[in-house]
Amino acid sequence: MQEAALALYGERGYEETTVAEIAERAGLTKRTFFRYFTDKREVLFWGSELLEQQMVAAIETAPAPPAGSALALIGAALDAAAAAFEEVREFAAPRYRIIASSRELRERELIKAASLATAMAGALRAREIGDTAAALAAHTGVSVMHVAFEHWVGDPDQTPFQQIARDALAQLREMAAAG
Amino acid sequence: MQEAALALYGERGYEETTVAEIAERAGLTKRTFFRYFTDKREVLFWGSELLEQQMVAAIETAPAPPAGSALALIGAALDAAAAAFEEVREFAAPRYRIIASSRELRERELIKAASLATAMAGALRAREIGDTAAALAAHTGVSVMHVAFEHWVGDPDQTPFQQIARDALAQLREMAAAG
DNA sequence: ACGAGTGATGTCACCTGGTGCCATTACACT
DNA sequence: AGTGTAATGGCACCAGGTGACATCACTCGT
Repeated sequence: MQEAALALYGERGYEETTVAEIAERAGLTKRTFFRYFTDKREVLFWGSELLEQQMVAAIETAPAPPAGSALALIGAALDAAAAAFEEVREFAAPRYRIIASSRELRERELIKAASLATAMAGALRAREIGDTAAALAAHTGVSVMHVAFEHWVGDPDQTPFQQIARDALAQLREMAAAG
Repeated sequence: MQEAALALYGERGYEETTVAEIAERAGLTKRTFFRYFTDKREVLFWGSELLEQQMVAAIETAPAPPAGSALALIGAALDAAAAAFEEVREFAAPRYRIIASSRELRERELIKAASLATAMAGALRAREIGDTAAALAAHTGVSVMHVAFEHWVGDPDQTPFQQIARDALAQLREMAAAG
């Protein structure tokens, strides 16, 4: 079903594709589609809970950083994301293009990102980071991930995600330290 | 029409309110509603372009900061946001509760925030900030704004938004400087 | 004062996403 | 064979959203 959706969204565009068509392509029915996915959008976001879990786990298990250094933990989470992204590199670009092409899909992606930030903030609090700092660090981590992701999918040199993300995080630290 | 929508969303909940009901309350028709607003959601986000313009303008007109200090410009944008928020303080909380209560509405809010980040990044680039730094700083500014906003609407002491936002931004700088 | 143009609104038909309800099928277990 | 259960299909229905056309009011030039 996911394959059918990805193919059709790619061929004819997201809005022009109907749920009935996806289901038919998969040999099933509209009604069945909605038993698996709550939404026409959700079919593109299947792995997102897994990514969230991995990044949270990375924060939970990272070696204890110097006190107050929330961003070191964020770095660990970004490394986990890097590992996950590299495994699906070939699907990342087409999926990204589809999502970028539709407002509805971008909205859904953003709420997934917000959910990720909330989950990471919780993990940070569990590691003795204060509420505000945890929220800020988590949102910052998500921002870095997005900026890095956009570089990564468009990069002809295929630079590893981990490197791009680390550079971006370092650049943010520099910027915060300056002025 | 906006008043009718806000009232009905507040009384019966967003999902339980129908566009036809809103229109009827305003003495108009469903069809007319959709001539003013592209969406059932959009009716709650009317001032958002204005806020975006004000924050962008603040970045454009802020005094030149020390080289590379993108976050100083973000601070100016947050001050502009503070002025705008204080003017609508009384509507902020109920509107916030409605948005928080519905996934659809949170999605819409997030994409408005993303649009704001994109616009601010453009303004930063126009002030000689590099691409990556501009994107990071803009996203960071939006994150700070959100974190500060949540404190602000729930704060019984009615601390000014400007102060909360400045504190949050300072805390972020500390965090980035540490570890 | 009259008719033409223009903008806002209403009416209607229609499509699609999404859901509740019940029937059907297939399969496992006894 | 019989019974329970999970997956699917079928159908009716609601609401968001859109296109096409009709109305109505109001302005303006003559």
